[in-house]
Amino acid sequence: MSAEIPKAYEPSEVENKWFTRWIEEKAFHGKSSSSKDHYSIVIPPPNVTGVLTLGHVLNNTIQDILARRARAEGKEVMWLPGTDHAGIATQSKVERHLRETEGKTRRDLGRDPFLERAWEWKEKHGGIIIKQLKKLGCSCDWDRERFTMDEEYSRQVQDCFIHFFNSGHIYRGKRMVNWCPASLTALSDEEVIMKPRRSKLYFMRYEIAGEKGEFLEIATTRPETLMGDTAVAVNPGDERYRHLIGKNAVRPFPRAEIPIIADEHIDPEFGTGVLKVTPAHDKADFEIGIKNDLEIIDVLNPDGTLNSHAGEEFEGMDRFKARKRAAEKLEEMGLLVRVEEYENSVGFSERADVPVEPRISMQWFLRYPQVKESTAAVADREIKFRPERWAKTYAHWMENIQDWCISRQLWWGHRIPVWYRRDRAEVLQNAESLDKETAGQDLHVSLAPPPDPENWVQDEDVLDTWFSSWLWPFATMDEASKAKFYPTTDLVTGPDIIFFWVARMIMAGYEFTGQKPFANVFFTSIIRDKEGRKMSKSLGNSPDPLDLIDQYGADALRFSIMRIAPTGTDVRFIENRKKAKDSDAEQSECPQVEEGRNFANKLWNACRFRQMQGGKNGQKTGATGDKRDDLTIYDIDILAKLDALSDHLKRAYEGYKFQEIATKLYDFFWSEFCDWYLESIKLHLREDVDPQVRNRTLLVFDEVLNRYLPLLHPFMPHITEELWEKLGFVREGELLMCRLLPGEQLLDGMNHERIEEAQQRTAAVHEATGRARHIKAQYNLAANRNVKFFLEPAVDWVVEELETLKFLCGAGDIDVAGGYEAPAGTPAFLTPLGKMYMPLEGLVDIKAEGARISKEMERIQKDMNQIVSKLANAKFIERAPKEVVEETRARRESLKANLEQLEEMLDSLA
RNA sequence: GCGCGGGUAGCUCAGCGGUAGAGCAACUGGUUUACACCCAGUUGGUCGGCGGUUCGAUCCCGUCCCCGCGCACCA
Repeated sequence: MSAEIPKAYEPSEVENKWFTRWIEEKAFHGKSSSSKDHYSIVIPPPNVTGVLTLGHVLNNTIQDILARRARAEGKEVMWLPGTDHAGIATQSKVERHLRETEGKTRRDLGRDPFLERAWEWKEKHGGIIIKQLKKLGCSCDWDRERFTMDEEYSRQVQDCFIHFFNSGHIYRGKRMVNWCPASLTALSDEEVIMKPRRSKLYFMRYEIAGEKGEFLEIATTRPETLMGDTAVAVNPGDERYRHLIGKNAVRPFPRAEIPIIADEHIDPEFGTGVLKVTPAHDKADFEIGIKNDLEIIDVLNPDGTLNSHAGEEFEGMDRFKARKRAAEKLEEMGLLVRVEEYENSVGFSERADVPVEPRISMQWFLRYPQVKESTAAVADREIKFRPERWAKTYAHWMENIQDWCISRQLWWGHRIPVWYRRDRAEVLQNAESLDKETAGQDLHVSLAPPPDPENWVQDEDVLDTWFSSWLWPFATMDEASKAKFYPTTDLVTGPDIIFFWVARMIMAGYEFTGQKPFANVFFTSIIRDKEGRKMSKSLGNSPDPLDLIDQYGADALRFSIMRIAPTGTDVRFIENRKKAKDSDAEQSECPQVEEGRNFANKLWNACRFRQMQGGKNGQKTGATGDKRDDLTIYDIDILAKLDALSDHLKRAYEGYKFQEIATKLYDFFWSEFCDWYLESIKLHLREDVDPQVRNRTLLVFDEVLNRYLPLLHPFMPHITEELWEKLGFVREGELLMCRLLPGEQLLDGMNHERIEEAQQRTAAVHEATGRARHIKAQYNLAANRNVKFFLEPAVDWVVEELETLKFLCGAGDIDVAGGYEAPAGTPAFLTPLGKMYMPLEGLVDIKAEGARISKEMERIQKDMNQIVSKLANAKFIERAPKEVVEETRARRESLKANLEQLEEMLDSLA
């Protein structure tokens, strides 16, 4: 037992040490052969290119807490980690790298050499986030780490495509899709973020063909697409324009006559009530085009520049430049009427953050499977969403579900396992619609290439990354694992990917396994900055969690995040940046994380205090056994509170109330145990105390730590493991993290009245202590430990607790002999133990004491007034529950007694 | 426009029918046989506004205002 334990807890070494130990002991491994009940989670796979954010910290801490708690409850736990290949993000990174280092594009290299580079890049830079998760202490089964482009996983992704092609769910067709001009690929609807933009509404006029000087006024936000106009449309019921329907309007450039048509879709109230119809560049226009058999003129290149259909002047011009130029040109032609400021929503590419283009293109689509079953599963709570309200969001999406565009014009990803017969390829690839039915023998859809590859061409596209991650809960597991751990127990994720991922996993689960993929989905909060903005790389408002771990420790960060993260709403993370003293480097201060660090330090020091007491501790915890009769009221009180804590945590875990658990753990240890219990036993730990008393006290001390550390472990795994060992609780080769929570409570079997009495007495002593400390502070004697008090006991048991009370109050003496004649003006106060005086030799200030008592009376009188009026209300007496009325009466009596005594005290001053 | 959250102490958050809470910040005091990453004490709240239900409302209901999010529309 050495006293040289450092005063301040130093987390970094401890954390590294224990993580290594856990790995060595294979403590994170989930055995498929186990006979225990299973508990399993699959990690929401972060991007292989990703780095840890506070969102990941929150999400993964929750998963780790669940996993560690489940182990302590005796479950066979398997938490499966991994990453996804993040098609667009990764490919862009590799392309940029290629451009910057070699000045080449991926096309310069060609498909296979480029993919080699991408794999090299992945091997070198991928998986940073995995190392970071380990720093956090995540108890994933690291041997099972998966990647969505692992060979076996890829096979299943392609199998999935083939399966749905054969079942008729997958088809290829020419459709209006969301096109990202930066990434040069189609996107799904979910990958488009609508953002409000301040733009302009251009009012322009098209001349009526054959009626010189007659114009039709049209409002548009996108003049740059007018070269693709193939009609002008009005509402058939719109009197203003009815006479024009059937005539032609003149598109100014390239000059052409286009029909004026009628369509219900046009809102006469909006703009001028006239719509220019550009079927190639707007979804609604496209539909009008189909209905009216309009020509489709695509004026844009894939990269967002204009093409030759736009005319020589515009060819090659960027779409935004072209917008300005088109407006200028209209103006020059005298066709621009006016321009208004206008706010509308513009779709942005989620990944590249540029406006997407609605574009007609040939893509693969999936008609979602198992929609009915999946909708019902959540509605019937077969799969439980927490907080439950997300079920509504899910239901809404499921009810309005649209076919999923699953092909991406990328190279990095799962290549679509479709080959076109070479001599028919062009026809097939340009077919309006292509599926199992229509393809016949002209398509080869299979895992293996056709036996005569020279006669076939493979589809160039890859599949959407989400088309691979929706298989994650089962495609990551081998048969034995699936048998043991599937369906998984919990899924922990952000509500922002409820459609991207959660909904799709449910559908895939039912389709491929016939079962739900998970029983519970816990949606975390979203972490924002001080101003309430989402954390983002471009804003630079996200502190690096690794810095925070260095500065405060992983346990501190975990605990702090759990303390501030409410269920189901957003949370603000405070970071104050300061210039460091000696350098220009910025240091950040995170008061919320300081709380966690302080708590770790408090824990550390309480255990350090225990060690400094010496004596044997360790396995033996028997304070509540044969030594029960000797327990003090404080012992019983703290053990009862610890029992209550265990109970409370159990319930809170069932409700996934992590913030509440953290708060309870904190309050118990800091307030109840350190502030009160440890203070009240210090006098029993003195060298001169009866060794039996001292020993018994230490046993209770140990008992509390022995019970508490495992409860705290899921939140602060490293420090608890360290202290568990330091305190000698550990059996040879055993880890705290593998220990089961005891089934019995500490005070099981103890007489109930005895427990209650102890708790009441303890509370009374605490209250008296508080009042005595308050008086001392009022008279600036807080630090003085020689103050003498007189007590007129109101209860007979006071004598037994006098020593403790003295210690807690910081009193030199508490005289209960009686017969004390307080000089006028002696500060006096009421406690549950009786009236107390604090004589002030020669320092009596009658006025001050009078004021103090008056203030106290005022406060009590206010309460009293409320209670009196309540009790005067006949309806209250009649209708309120009996206990409440009783309680109120009792309260009135006690307040009344207090007031009377205070009155007396005030009188005696006069 | 529809839907979902949230508005409680200066800040971050608890509480959600029966005497308004914590941490941080502020203020006063402190070389207490663990801890200054600490201890003791104090200040600070018409619980967003207005109605209603109730013996009683921060809590339930209605309505309005503000903030955030999702979906739809946007020529």
